Amino acid sequence: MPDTTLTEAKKKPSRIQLRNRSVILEAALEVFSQHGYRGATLDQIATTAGISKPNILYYFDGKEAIHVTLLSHLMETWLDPLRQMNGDGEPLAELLGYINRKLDMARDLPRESRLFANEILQGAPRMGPHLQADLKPLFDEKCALIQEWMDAGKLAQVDPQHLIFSIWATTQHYADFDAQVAVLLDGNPAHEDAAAYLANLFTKLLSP
Amino acid sequence: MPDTTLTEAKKKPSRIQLRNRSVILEAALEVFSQHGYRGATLDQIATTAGISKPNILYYFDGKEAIHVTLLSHLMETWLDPLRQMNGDGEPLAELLGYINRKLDMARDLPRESRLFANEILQGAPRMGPHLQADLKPLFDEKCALIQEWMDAGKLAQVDPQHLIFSIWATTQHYADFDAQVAVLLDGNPAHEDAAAYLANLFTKLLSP
DNA sequence: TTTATTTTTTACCATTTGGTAAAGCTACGA
DNA sequence: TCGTAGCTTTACCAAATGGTAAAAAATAAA
Repeated sequence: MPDTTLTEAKKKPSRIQLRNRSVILEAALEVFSQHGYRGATLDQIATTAGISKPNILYYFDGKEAIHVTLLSHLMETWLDPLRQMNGDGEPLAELLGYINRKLDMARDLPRESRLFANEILQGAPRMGPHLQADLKPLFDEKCALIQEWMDAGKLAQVDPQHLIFSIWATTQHYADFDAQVAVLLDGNPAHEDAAAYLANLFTKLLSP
Repeated sequence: MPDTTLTEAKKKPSRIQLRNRSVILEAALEVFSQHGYRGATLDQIATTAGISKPNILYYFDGKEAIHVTLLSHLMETWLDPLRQMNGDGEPLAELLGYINRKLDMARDLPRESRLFANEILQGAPRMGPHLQADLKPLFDEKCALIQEWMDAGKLAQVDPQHLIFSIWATTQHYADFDAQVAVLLDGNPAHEDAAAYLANLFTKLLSP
């Protein structure tokens, strides 16, 4: 017999609650992704969100709670491209599709990419459990799938783990190191050329 | 007629000065690379260095000055591997040698890699000029060299700029994202396998 | 040894930061 | 329309942070 007064009574959140929570999270994403956890301040988030600091603390239990919420939400969308890599499809096409989706995410969600990068760079102090619980199983599963493809002769034999690392590294690079890329490419957008380059790179690597 | 009283009289630094400066920079590297610029505190640096905070400010003009000094020093060693890539050698061997040196640096100098990554991630606010002045010319020069090699038929034709990006991304990944790599590889050291994987990856890409 | 110089410590300070208490305001159902 | 629950603001606070002044200690020069 569930008791809604003792268990965390999470009634349905009001319209205002829904709106303000998302406004705060949007602002927090902006600030955290730019300065990292310790470099971000509640005042910055408050100003960016257009909501007073005490009011922000009415909606979230504290700075860390905002950050954790952000990372949890992120984890879902972040792993989607990898989840979509399907065992039923044509192996090389599946992998190239995955690479393209990752590259699109780097272009469309650079703040999310940097938020993630900041957290990992600093040793994943607030995300270690998430990595173990969410990322690791998916990673292992997809490594096994890739290994199957290779054993079936559909792909050249390479280390699946390092293959995935190199896909992550090369795609996220364009979001995380954008400040450097922009200087070196004189501000020209990199996406098209990057997509072509990476398709060629991994096609040559993986063609059986 | 040089006037040592008006120009910044930089006499030869004493033994004590030399030692303490380097102790402070070593501690600062540790702290900055772990928490980023804004996340690091002078107190942390002072404790790590075993030198009182006011004494640290006797040797450096402030927090920012320490950080800038660190980044300047880093820039030199950081670009060495790329500088060593010589136009006289065998093209593929030169590139594979460069990749190996970069991977070795990721293993041997992970703090330096993270310091750099932190700075770029946050938009290179204190390093933009350095990138333009030091990195950009070297980058352009080596891109031109690689293009020559390709035009001479010594390497397969790929975009030299994105080639270098992918080399940076894949090698530095093992330092910058170590927290993630360690979880996914169950703590097993990655270096050997990574070296073999990357040699294969770029050999297949670049063999003419 | 005495003097001049460099190095280190002690005792502060102003600002920033995450966070709270409590009063005031608003919206919404009865 | 009135009361109440939900939302927002005002006015704070304690701790942390970058930084300073000046005295004390150590070192080097005479």
